[in-house]
Amino acid sequence: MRTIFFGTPDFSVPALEALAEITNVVGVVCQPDKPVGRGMKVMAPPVKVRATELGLPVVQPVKLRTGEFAAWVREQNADVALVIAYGRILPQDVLDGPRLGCVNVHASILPKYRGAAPITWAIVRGETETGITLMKMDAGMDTGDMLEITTTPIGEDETSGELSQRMSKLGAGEIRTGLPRFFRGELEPRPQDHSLATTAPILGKEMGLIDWSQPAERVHDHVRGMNPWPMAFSRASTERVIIHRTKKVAGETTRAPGEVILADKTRVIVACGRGVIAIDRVQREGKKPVTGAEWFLGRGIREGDRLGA
RNA sequence: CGCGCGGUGGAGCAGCCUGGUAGCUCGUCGGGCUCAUAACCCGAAGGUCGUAGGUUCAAAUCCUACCCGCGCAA
Repeated sequence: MRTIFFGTPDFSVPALEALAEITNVVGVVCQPDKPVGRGMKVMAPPVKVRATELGLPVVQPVKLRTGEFAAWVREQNADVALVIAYGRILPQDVLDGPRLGCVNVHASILPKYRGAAPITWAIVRGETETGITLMKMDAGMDTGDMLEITTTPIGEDETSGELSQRMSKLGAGEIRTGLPRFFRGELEPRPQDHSLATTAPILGKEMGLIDWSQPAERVHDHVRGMNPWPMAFSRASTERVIIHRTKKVAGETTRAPGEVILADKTRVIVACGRGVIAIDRVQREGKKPVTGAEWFLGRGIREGDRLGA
């Protein structure tokens, strides 16, 4: 089988490797190099790096709707294109390029969490289960007919980064087992129930702000969902602090949301809208992440302080 | 040259501006108290103050260069 791979971040790399194992990858498409990091250095996307190592040809189109790119896709004479976290909507003429169309690996149980950040939103919404959906793409955003779904439980304290790594491997596995079945026509495309659809919008840094008036469970889901990007944050006196991890603890309080109700050499506990939560790992400006206890020992926080916007 | 912060016993911090005795809260080790303790009491060990130069009678502290870590922005 001749295939084209569309993908950009780390998440896509295991899928690329899987596809390269079972098919003849004739082209790898990813987003253009971008200035990234502290020095604004231009960095190649992980998929480009890995594809180059594998000796696969890489293209990084800036525009997809010129017709030029669709022509390139047709020229590859591919049987199918596999798309996983490429980062852009493919126009119809591109989708029509490969003989069998385009297949997408999406990191949610569709039709829930369509869009750019399905893993994060599943965690933020407190889901206990998510999954990988293999689907045939159409012109909409994650609206195509579904081929196969593999589910996985979400851990109580699991972060988006951790879950993402697991699902990245799940996605690769889905390609190894599901794609051959698709080629043999063993997977029946099933339309999504569009009335049940929800979306997982792209994230912004400002979304990391913690709302302490939410119940403790919501705060916890928010913190682990925002990790490793954009990261949950709050304000302690005048400085901005990043909250890496929280921990559920039993307890009720009548204190104001965001107030530190306990800070000692063992832990830091903050009042939420309902219930309380322990700050497990926190990072001050210009510093490294430390435990709640270390935050207290270094005089960074004490009982009675108020966290907030 | 995008803006900014930091590198001090095992941990997290203070001291630096206004050079001259190594500080704080913990941890560790030994001893004590207690039915017990993430409790308390007594004692001890442990630091080339990121690296290399410079100024000075004297540098963690002032100056220069470099290395490393981090926040913002992108």
